[in-house]
Order: sequence, then structure tokens, then C-alpha cells
Amino acid sequence: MLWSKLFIPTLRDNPAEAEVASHRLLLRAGYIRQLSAGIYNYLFLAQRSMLKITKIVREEMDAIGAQEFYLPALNPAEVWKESGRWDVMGDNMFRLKDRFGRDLCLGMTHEEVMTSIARGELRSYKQLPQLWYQIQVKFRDEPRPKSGLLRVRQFTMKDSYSFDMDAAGLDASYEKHRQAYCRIFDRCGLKYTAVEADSGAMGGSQSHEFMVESEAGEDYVVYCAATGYAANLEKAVSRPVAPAVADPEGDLTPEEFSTPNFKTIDEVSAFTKLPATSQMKSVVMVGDGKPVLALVRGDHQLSEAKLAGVLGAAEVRAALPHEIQEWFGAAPGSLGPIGVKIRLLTDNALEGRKNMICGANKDDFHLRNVTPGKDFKAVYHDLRQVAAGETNIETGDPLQILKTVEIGHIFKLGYKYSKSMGLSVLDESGKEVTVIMGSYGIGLERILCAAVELYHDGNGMSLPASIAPFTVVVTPVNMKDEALKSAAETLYAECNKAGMDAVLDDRDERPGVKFKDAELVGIPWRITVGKKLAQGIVEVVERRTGKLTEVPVGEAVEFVRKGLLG
RNA sequence: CGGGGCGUAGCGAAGCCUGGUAUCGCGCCUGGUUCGGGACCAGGAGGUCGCAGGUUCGAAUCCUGCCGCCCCGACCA
Repeated sequence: MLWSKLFIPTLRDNPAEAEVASHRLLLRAGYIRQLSAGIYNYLFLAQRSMLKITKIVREEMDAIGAQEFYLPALNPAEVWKESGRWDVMGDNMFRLKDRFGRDLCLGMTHEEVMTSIARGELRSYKQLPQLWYQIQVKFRDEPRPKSGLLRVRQFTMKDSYSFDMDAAGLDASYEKHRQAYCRIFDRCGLKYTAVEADSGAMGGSQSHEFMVESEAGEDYVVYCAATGYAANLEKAVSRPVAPAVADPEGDLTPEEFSTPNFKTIDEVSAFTKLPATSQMKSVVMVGDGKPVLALVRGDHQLSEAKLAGVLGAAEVRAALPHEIQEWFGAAPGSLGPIGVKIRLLTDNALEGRKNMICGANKDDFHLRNVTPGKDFKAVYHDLRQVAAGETNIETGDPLQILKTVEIGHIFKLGYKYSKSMGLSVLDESGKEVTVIMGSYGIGLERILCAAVELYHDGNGMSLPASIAPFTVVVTPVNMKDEALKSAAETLYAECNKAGMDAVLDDRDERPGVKFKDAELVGIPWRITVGKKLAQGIVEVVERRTGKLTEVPVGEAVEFVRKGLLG
């Protein structure tokens, strides 16, 4: 293609509203333009990259035997009401009414519609397993769209769904997806980690997220370099650091003491001259409307995701001040486990501890010498969020906490949708069996964003060749010089003939402008046709490294071709 | 939804406090000179100053309301 004919509106200045690198560069390099908050126009370059990403995804899905569908984005309310998610999705779902007043919504995901197809058509175990997928637009009314294309209200997803007879079948479908996802992200040139993810309260048995490390991310991953252990912070486990001071010995009895205006863990620490690890922190939560007191060590933080998992609750929130007053007869800052009537859960890190400090459920008083299991009934669970400085629970190796972007998620759904929507088939013996399902998603724009986040520098982005809008740009430094012009045209034609995705920068611009634009847009290779052409030499420049090689004209295309092969 | 910031030409900004005909850089158009890292000279086009009210002889500037965008938090199947 000829650059002079293309619409590539690059900007000299950084757009004021863009803070994260991918947002800033996609705007500046002329890939995208914003239409509204969380709604973007994909211009020529973005669409070209998206098509390449789509192609890779499609090839790898097809390779595991998945069949491509295309489902409507416009969904009737009925299927969503059947699964219960018409209500669960709340304000995140875009809803509308048709001219007759019937409820419709824009699809956020397609478990319901896929399941409705399956239950209408699948009758026999002989038809299973099935792997169905689509590449389609999704709509989510995000409370706060942000970071360019990273969190938006409309985006493209590859979503697939597996239907199997039993857990072993689901395991196989899941594993196929895990491998396909690795191939997809490898081919897109991303550095990523597959991490254990929270499968939520609704019965899913296993789930992995594919994460790319990035400052622009919103998820935290706990990673152990020594063992390869990796898990979402919501799910991760660790060995806590030992208490800073040993517990007092002996079989002591709880004893009240006055702590006027000392409410926080730190204040009580300062007052008692004992570290936070000697205290028990009481966190009052409400899970699906029911109160619960979660007890964790003073220096630890409650994980709401883990608590929700233990409770089997869909929604967990902090208790309100008046609720706490009613249930405890005291205000936050003086709460404790002794004598409480509501459900009580205790974190594993408190097991075996004794003679600790906690609130007395009486304003401005605390208790010392409180022993879990003796002074109150302790039901132990893992409720604690992993913190920096902790170590691998198995091996004691150091753990890191990384900020990441989620680009894919695979999920063993189990029977949630097949049960609620009545999807079953007959087995060999003629018995009706509920089908077991999995669902698997990739956010396609996030692949592009993650690539920009990973590969950019002060001059712009530096995309992997597999997803860059062009793989090579041929740049004559002066279009008025007939020799340079015709040599460049020849090189460009040869690139095309060699199957490369080439663009000829035939604009009547000074070389600096062309170099800057090519680097901003992130084209992996550039062939510069300049003065040395007289000696039969052109320059080949690799965007990622900036490495410049002088090559005889006749060998330039082959040089780039080899470079593209890596 | 809570907190903060911002809306002036395609992009980036100044002007606003202290009211008096709309300013700068880049980009764009025309002509010329240039041509290896965002050229130079000359001429030019482009703005209901987010919207609506109000105050005033006069509002980008002061007041009120609304809308939009960004960031932090809450939320995130």
C-alpha cells in the first residue's frame, strides 16, 4: 500500500487525556479515536491489527476442532431470566425495550444463548463433545471505563463454550483451550503467565487467567519465580511472616483493659507496645444479606473474594456502622469475637495462636489473653490476602506481586447453565444426563493493548510482526530523486511478492518525518533507500532494537524476510 | 455513586484572578527554497471560547444550573 493514500493521522503531541502508554500511543499513532467514554472508533491501522489478531485466534481455535458460530449481540430478556443473570448483572448490562415494550439487552457474554442452542439441538451422548466459538462484539456498561482500549463498554471477544458428558470430558476441553490460548498468545508475541484464578462463588471447579505484566493493569498476580507458582491475588496462598513477638505462655484468662480512643490496629499497637501480629482484627461483612465476622491477624488483610468463596455468597460488602452497632453493641475499633451472635470465621493464620489482643465489644475497651478455639469457637478458613514479603506456602521461596492485564480467561463452568436452562442428553443406557460446560474468553483489543504496553519506547510502539499493521516500510528519503524513487518502488514490489505486508512511504515529506511516523506506528522493519543507493546499498533497520544494517539492494528483501522469521 | 482535575481551531497550550473586538506553537492550504531524524521564507484558511440561563453598556473571563471527558476510589459476569 502507498502511505500517501492512507489515512494515518499521527499526532505530534501526546493527547492530554491519555495517561497509560497504550492509550496514548494508539491515539497518537492514528490507530484509534474516541467517540465517547469507553467507546472507540478503530481506524485503518487498528482494524488492520485487529484483523491479524482475529486471524491467529481463528486458526488456533479451528485447530482444536472448535466450530465458529456468530450469535446475535441483541438478546431477548427471556434467556437471561432463565439463568438468573438478568438480575445478577445489574447495571453492568445495557438494556433496552423494543417497540412493543419487550425487554432486550446487549450481550455481555453468551453462555445463555449458546446453552439455548445446545438444549434445543443436542439429544444424544453421540453428539458430544462440542466446542463452539464466536468472535463478536460484547457490551458492558462499565462503572468507569478507562485506560483507552483496556476497559471499555464495547469490545471484541472470542468466546467459546464446551459441552461434555462428564468431568473428564470437560477436563479435556479445558486443556485443549489452555494449549490453544498459549499458542495464540505466543503467536501474538506476548509475554504472559497463566495463573490460577478465583472461580467465584458459583461452583466452578477450576479457572485460569492469562495475564500480561503491565503498570496499566488492574489485576494483581502473586508469582513465585523459583517454583513457577502463579495465582490471582484473589486466590493466591502464601506462608505468612512469623509473629513479631511470641505469644505469652500459659493458660491465661481474657482480661479487659481500657483503650480510650485507641481504635485502629496501629493505635492499639502503640498503646500496648505489642506489634500488630499480636492482635486479632475483626472485620464485619455482609454476604448475600447475612452478617459475618471475619477474624484475621492484625497485620493481615481480609480477602473479600476468599470470604465470598467460603460463604458461597454472590455478593459481599462491608457492614454499615449502624449494623455493626446493632450486632455488637459497640463501634468499629472495639470489636472482637467473644460473645458475638453472628457467624464467625477465623483465618488459618490464627490457628495455634494464644493469649492475643482483640476488641471487647465495648467501646474503648480491648481484651488481652484471648485464645482462638478456647475463648471462642474458631472455624478456620483461608481468608487472608497475600501481602508483599510473604513466601511460597509449600517451599518458602520468595513471592512477588505483579500488576497485570487480563487477556484471557478459561473456566470450568460445571452445571450452572445446563442445569438452570435444562440442557441434557441421553447416555448409552438411555438415561438423561445433564451436560457439563466450560467457557473460555479472549479480549482481542487487550491483545493489542498488552502488546503496546510491553513493546514501546520514547519513539512510539514496536509491535510484534504478527500483529503489526504492516511488517515492513520502504522509505525513500527523497521522492523527487528519480533513482531513489524507482529503487524504492522496486523494493516495495519485491516485498509484496515475497508475501510481506509492505507499505511504501511515497509521501513527499522530509526523511525525518517518515522515520518518526514509521517508528510511532511501530512497523517492525524499515528499508531506507538513500544516498548510498549509488553504491548499490540500502539500510535495513529493525524497530525493536534500532539496529541498522547496510545491505546490497538485491539482498534487502531476503534480509528482512529472515529477520521476520526471527 | 464518592473525591479530584479539565473543557478556548485538528493536536498541545496561554488568556479567566483584575470583564473591553480571540493569542501562541504544531498541523492544514497556496507559492517558493529545501531534502538522512518531526525544515525555512512569504501569504492564507480555520474558533457559536462545552451548553443554557443570569449579572453587566459590554462576558472566554463573574454567578447559577446542566452536559461531556480524564484520574483516584467503590464496582468489575
